[in-house]
Amino acid sequence: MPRPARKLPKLSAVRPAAAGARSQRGTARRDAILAAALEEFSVNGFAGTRLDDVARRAGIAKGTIYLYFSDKETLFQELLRSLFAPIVQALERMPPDTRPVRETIEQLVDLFVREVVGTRRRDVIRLIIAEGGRFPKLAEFHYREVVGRALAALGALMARAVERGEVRSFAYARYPQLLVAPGLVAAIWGGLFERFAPLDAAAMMRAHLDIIFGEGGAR
Amino acid sequence: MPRPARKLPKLSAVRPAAAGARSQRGTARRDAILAAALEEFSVNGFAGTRLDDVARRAGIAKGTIYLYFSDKETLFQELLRSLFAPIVQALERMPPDTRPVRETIEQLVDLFVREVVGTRRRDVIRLIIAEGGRFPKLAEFHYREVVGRALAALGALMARAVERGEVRSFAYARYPQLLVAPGLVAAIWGGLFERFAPLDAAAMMRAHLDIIFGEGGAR
Amino acid sequence: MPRPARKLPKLSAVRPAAAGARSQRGTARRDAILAAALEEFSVNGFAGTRLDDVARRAGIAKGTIYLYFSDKETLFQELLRSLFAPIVQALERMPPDTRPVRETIEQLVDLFVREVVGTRRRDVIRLIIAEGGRFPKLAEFHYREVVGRALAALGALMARAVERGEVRSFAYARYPQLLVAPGLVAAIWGGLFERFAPLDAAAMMRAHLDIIFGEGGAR
Amino acid sequence: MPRPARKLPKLSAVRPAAAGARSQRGTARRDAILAAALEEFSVNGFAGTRLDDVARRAGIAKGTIYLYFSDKETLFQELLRSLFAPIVQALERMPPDTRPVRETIEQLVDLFVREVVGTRRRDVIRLIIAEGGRFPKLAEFHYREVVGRALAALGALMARAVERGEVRSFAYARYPQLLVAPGLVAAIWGGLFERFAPLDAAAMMRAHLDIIFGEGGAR
DNA sequence: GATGAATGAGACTTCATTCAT
DNA sequence: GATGAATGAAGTCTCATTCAT
Repeated sequence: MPRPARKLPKLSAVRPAAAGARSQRGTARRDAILAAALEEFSVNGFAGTRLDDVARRAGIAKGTIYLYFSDKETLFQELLRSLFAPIVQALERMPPDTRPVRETIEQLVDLFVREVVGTRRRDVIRLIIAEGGRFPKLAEFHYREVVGRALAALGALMARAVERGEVRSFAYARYPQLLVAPGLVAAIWGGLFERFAPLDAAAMMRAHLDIIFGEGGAR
Repeated sequence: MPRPARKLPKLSAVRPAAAGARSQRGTARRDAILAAALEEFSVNGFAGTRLDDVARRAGIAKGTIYLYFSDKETLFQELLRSLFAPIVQALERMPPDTRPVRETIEQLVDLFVREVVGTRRRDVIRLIIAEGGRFPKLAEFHYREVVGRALAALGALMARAVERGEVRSFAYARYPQLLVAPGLVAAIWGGLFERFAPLDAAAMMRAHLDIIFGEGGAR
Repeated sequence: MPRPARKLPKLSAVRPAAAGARSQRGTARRDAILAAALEEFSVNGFAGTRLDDVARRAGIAKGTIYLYFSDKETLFQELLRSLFAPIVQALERMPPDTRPVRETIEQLVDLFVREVVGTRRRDVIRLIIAEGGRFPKLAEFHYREVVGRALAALGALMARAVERGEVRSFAYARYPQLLVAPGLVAAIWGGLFERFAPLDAAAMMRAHLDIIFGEGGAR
Repeated sequence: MPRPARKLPKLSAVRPAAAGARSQRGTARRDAILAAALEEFSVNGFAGTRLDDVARRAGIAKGTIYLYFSDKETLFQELLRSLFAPIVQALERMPPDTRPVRETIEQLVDLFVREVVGTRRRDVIRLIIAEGGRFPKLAEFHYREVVGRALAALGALMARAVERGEVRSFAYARYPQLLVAPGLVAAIWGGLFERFAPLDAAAMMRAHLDIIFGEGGAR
């Protein structure tokens, strides 16, 4: 029977509290631009996106973008930074806990499905994959700040799961990529094939967990 | 004990051997252009690639590209088609066999690691993911010709594995995505993070297989 | 003895005076581009004209043209439209009158010589002739809006002239082309042969009228 | 009652007897290229014509054109020269005769309608008009060799018609353009407006002659 | 701060011309 | 002589960026 899960913050709530000096209106503008940029970049990629379209979608004039971002590339980088900041913070805040590992993993999976796979945020993953070759800095930053840390944390978690007898195979501790791979597939699937072959990401992830921890889990 | 594995064709060998009409030299040129295009597109994406660079890399003049491909988009599509054709053919030729499922899967994994993850071909996967949003036709074609078929075949294979008692969980039969997810991660990892965090794809895939079929497999 | 002729508008004056929305400066730019385009197109034809040259002549940058016209062909069509609009309007406004037909015709001839043969506008006639084959739409539009109407009106006018006894031959009523043919020659001559064989268009047209109506006309 | 007209040569028969050295086959090739060039240039103009299309229409390879003409412009000039040569020769051969002027003029008109207005040759007139601005040399050559001479000859002819009492007005002698203007209109009309407004060129020219010489002419 | 007209570098594409076969 | 693959200059059009208002 599911115990009441500890609340995990909604990612969208974790917003870097307006850096002080910037005006209320200025921040709103900046956010509108970033939101529009996400829509455009995630559909058209970096090179394929026109700042004209970003501006139109944000409801402002083209020149205004340059009041907030020095150029297209900066806008792109800032967009990714703004989207990952909450994730990085959430990872850092994750307290060492003594609950069953499955419970923790299930919460993370749940968070991922709700806040990434089910939203426009999943497109960022495609963006990273798409533009990583063109912006090696971007790939490196992303690895050091997000992927590397997350995998390390998950590896440690799975090692504990083995210790605790929750999981038999040590493979997940050694290759935490095996743990997150289905999540990646779910995120990519959403943007690419959803139209002609819907995929129930939540169900697939549950099946994945059942394989890892054995049937009949925490829920 | 590993039986001698039946030979699987090297993908790169499955090339439509100058389909008759085209001259020897013409085919070579065409292939040189496609090779250069793969390099450029996979790093810079569709919009970010300059045909000038493709031409330079292929060692020809800009205009020559247009003798073989009517425009940039056609070149892009033909590139993907040429890279997938062998895979589709290999899938279609896969004979129904009665060997242990693990053996078949291991051969497929081996093929994938050698011929996709270990070569520039892996970048095509990134290309599909990156450009699928902009070329819905591309995504659909790719799904119908490759992904859909492959997943269906794998699903059937895993269902048989359950029947035969080789695998306990039915999850892989229902969500064959779980089976290929690590392969996808390996392919993406190669292009993005290999430089600062090498990943032994073959070892990871072996670990994956061990999880599926239990320790101590065919090798 | 010549009666005081009713005033006919100068064609160049019949300009749709900034149709409301467009800014003062914007209209000026647009007109400058059209003027430059006339110069270039009439010398080099459609295919032979470089937008670069149009821009240079208009004193603007290449890209600016595209703020006012979506492409080269549109610029070309708009140019012709802008030059014919006043003529079509003048034709439509021509009031039914009861004056001697010769007087009316003389005014029209005068208008034509002054406002077409004597200006850059004559080149448009050469343009239509030159490019009509490549732009069938253009030829058709021109026929329906200008040539067809004008010839019909002139035919009716000459029929009245026969009724009134001003003209003996009915040929001009049946083939109004015979009436305008010298005007066409004058317009073409201007652009082609003027340099080495000047032609006094006005005098030739007077001689033409004398043939039609007999010597000693209204002037 | 019409007297038996003296035979006038068909223009197409007046071909500069193969300049000696050139092979039979070579001349045929050259002529095929010129014929194809006429079709293409007259529809698309000089700049708008692709030598590729000329070659295809002539049934030869692109490079072959360069065996017969040093470049595109030379081909164009040679084309016009080849088309006008017979006309110039016909004009030069025109013997001073003592027949009624009307008879001579009627034969010329007939020749013009049959051999120019009714054939692809009429497009050459449009070509001259179209490209005269871009090739001032062309316009000058055309004036000196064809137009100037023809008009001079016609002027003299009409002067004699006045002397002989065949024509009252001296206008045609002074402005022979008035004589040929309807012919020009007929030629242009054919290429431009024929589709939506057919014009009986022969009938119009007869009406024109009736105006000049009075009703009831030689035929 | 905000605008959007203007710029011009740079991309895709065409096509006259060359030249090895 | 004939071919047609190859070239690369040049043209059309786009779009990131600037700047006067």
